[in-house]
Amino acid sequence: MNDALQLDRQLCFALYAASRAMTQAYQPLLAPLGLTYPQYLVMLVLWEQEGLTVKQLGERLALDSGTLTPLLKRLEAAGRLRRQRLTEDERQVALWLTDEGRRLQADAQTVPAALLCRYGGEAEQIGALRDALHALRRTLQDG
Amino acid sequence: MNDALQLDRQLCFALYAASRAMTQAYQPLLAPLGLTYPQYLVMLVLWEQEGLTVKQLGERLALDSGTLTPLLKRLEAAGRLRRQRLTEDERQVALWLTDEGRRLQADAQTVPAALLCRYGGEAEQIGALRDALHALRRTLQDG
DNA sequence: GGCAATTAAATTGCGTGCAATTGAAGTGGC
DNA sequence: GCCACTTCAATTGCACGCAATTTAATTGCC
Repeated sequence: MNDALQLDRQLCFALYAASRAMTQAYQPLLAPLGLTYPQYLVMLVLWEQEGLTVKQLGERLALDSGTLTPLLKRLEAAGRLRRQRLTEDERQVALWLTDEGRRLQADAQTVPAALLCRYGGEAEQIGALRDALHALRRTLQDG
Repeated sequence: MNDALQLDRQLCFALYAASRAMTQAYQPLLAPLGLTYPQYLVMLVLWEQEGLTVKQLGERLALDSGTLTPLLKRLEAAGRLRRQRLTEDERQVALWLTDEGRRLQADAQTVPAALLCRYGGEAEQIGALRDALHALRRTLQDG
């Protein structure tokens, strides 16, 4: 028996399974807002700062245009944002929320708190876990 | 400014980004084996125990037949495993490695060690991080 | 034994992720 | 000013994930 290849010992699987469980935990909270989980992340970024380009958004979320372009088109079709090609540089597309997109932020206020409840006993260690994951991510991306 | 909705404070985003970075870190190691990352997870399970049904495999990986059926067909087409409907219960499909599938385990031996190197300074805390993630996952799934 | 309820895979449909390519727009060197 | 090079978004193609439905097989109840 080879210990090194055991599924339950793999950090990667713990990460993979936890990440999917997290997405599923968000789903019932986001469905009433008409958002998928990745769409919610895009909205989080734009609620912080509008007018970002697709590239800037992609750097923030570590997603490329192959993923973002269709996702942003769906958000535009749903009336949450506008995609506007810059006149200074026609290669770039800036992202602006619509009034409805901005209004949605109010409804989203309850989401983080609802999740915190779900963490239960783990709640206190959330900050440390988050920081460890950001550090791990940086290590993996730099290598 | 609403702190609760800030992207970098969200555990969910740290998890999501780290999980994708992890998958990308595995990709160059798995490509020579002709495996995607989810396919590698399936092989890890079957290297531990052959003859599992699709349902049992799905419970182990927290994946359903919608994901597994096409993935397993690809592994079968690649000659790594055989899918065999049980005679005792024709609803179920058992999974058996081919000789080639079994041989692949030897080539995979180096993968976990290569990843450990990538973790660099974080390496010592890997066990604790993994356990915290398993606990979080259980909390999210039970809730 | 007959039939409703349950179970296991497969299928369908849709939304990501991401590598690779394309096309259009800007930039830099000469 | 021209042209090679770079950059940005979009597109293409493929492999997941997962909800929802379908199909086939088994079980449980009477």
